[in-house]
Amino acid sequence: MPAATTIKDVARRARCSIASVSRVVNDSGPVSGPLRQRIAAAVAELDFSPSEVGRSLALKRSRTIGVLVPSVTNPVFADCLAGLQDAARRAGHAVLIAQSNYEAGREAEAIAPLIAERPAGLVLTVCDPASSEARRRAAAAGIPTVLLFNEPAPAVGTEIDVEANAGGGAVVTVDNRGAGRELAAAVLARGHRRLAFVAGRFESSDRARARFEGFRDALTAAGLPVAPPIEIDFLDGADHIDLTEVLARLQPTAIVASNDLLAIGVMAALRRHGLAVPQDVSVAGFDGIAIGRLIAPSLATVEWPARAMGTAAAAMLLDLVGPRGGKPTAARTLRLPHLIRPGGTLADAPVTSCLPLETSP
Amino acid sequence: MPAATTIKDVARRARCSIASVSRVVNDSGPVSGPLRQRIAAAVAELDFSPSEVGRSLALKRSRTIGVLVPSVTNPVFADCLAGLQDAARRAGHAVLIAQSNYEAGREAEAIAPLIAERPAGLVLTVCDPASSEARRRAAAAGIPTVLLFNEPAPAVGTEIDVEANAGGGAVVTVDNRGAGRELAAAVLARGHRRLAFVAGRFESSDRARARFEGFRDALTAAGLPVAPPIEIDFLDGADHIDLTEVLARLQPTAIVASNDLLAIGVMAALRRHGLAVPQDVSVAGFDGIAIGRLIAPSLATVEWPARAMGTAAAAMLLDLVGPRGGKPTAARTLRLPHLIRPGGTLADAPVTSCLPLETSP
DNA sequence: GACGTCGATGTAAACGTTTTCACCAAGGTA
DNA sequence: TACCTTGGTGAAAACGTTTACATCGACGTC
Repeated sequence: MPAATTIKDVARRARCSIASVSRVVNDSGPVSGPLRQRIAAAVAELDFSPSEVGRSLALKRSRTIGVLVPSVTNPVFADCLAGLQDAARRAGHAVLIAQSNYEAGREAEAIAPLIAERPAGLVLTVCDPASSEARRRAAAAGIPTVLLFNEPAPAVGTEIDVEANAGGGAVVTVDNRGAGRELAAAVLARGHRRLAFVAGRFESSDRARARFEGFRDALTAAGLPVAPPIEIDFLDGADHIDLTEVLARLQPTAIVASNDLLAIGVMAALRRHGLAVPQDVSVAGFDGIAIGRLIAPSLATVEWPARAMGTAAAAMLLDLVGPRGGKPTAARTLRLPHLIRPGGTLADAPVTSCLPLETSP
Repeated sequence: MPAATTIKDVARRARCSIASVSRVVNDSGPVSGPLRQRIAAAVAELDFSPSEVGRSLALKRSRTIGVLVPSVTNPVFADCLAGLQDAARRAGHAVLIAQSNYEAGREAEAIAPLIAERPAGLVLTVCDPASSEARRRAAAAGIPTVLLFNEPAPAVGTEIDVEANAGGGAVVTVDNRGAGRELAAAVLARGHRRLAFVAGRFESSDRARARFEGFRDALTAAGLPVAPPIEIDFLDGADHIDLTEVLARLQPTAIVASNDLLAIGVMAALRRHGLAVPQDVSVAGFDGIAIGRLIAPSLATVEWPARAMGTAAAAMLLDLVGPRGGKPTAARTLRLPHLIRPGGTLADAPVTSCLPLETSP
């Protein structure tokens, strides 16, 4: 293999010291016209591009951002990642990825390789920010961290961590609980009175929990009983959701799922029971993934700007890191707005199925 | 920030040289029992984990794999990426990502940050392997490369590149053209005679081109005319596909799309025209994305093991790199099998709509 | 004419590892 | 006894950068 050309090769070719080459490449410090030209020519001829690893070592900081998501196969995280990667690239940073597979126990080992690369910062979506070992490790290593989609939580650990986690608890997220309330309210507004909630496992997602809490708020406010949520494996659970029991017991006229992927899985499950969406049962989800728009009936959901959230997370992290170690300028908590997206899966409650239920006086 | 602990800190604490620490950490070279214990203790107490950037510099090779895909928002690439990341992690490697947004012109700049990190190798899905500037750059930098999903193509460039691109043209892919043939044959078998093909732009995807060629093969073999394909922007084109013209001109009873995302977009477009799938028009795609199973009607498609392809690409790359620079042992071209997945979107051709067509004698 | 300033350049240290080499002691063989 | 091995250890070089510092000449000012 033709060993990559180094700054020394360029210096030799331009008949100067490596310091001058560095000055030209980074445009730091003064270099005379003629020498600058010779160096530029040498760089071009040798196709020199400086080694980030050498640079990282010298600078004690790399131009790399580490990202941990539950899984890149959930479109909402893929969107985030796409936005984040794009923003990072524009800022001259590379992106390292890791996945926890929605298991809190795997988070720490998942980000170990990221931390070993001494990244400029980390963007994490963890199962539970309050107890996240991964978050603690990042703080202990002194790596600035932005939480994505998680609920804001107090800075981890003790004194050293507070200092380490510059900006203590930076986060780009949405109002999960509020969205849950609004979505449930929208469902209630259509006359539904028996609602079920299908969620990814709460221990895997504070988002799912917060959305359910919002859902519960709305039902409680309407004076309705709240059935316990049905918890499903996030990773492949959507493929074969079993609604037999809840359909028999609760006979819901509407089912809210904690994300769109699960909502689509719920629709498939209902179909297996011979139930039509939305004629027999309405369905709604969270995330606003693109596919939800294209399917029939289109998916009623809560839409948030996933891609922009990735972009924002990158921006916040880079601000946190600071161009010159300066103090961060922007806010440390960003809650992006959401929007109830109406869809064909949400319709008025069927009149008939209200009958067998005990009616309120 | 508490500066990360280094090998020197450990050495000081264990009262020995950094060489011995390195020997213990990497289990290279002999260390006496007592000293080994002291060092292990110091490592544990200081929570030392070696800096990959220091290591990379010394070794002149990093434990990082760079991946370029058109976009992580296409589930088939997300699946690949998930598998690849998982395999890489198990092998102690980190994964850097880049996206070309399906634009050949962006590939080179997209992988520049990856190359700058001096990765152990690259996994690329490019628009056109034969003319890919990104591939040429990687070869010029002497970085082993595996193509993913692309058609195998001759090694790029001239002599030096052949040497550089160890294993000249390693590739993990599928039989795109064969799959196109088989899928078209399956559609023809249902009695369809007027077929349209909706593709991502050919200049963005040799896969789309190969699949169309297979489609054409089958139609030609059946003595049918082949209409020119309808080319769509990959990135957001699926959201608003315009079929007005092709529906008016060709009046197809079946539409094949070059991937599942587009196929789902085609279904939405047909619906806007008031056409029912599959009663009026059948639809089929390629990739076998998970969502295709859950929607109604379920999507007929060609399924390949996307996740396993990512895993395989990682394995092949690591083999190419070699644990100790040894010669690669495994095959350099891997074509994984595919499977026609029947689905509700593909049904018999409607009898009525055969009438207005000129029938073959 | 002495002195300071400033621009242009080079030298060398530092960053955190791995690894080669040298050294030393202990033990075996001739 | 003289000699080689062999296990254990440390010193130091190397990897590719950045940057603090030193040097030197030219120029301006008093």
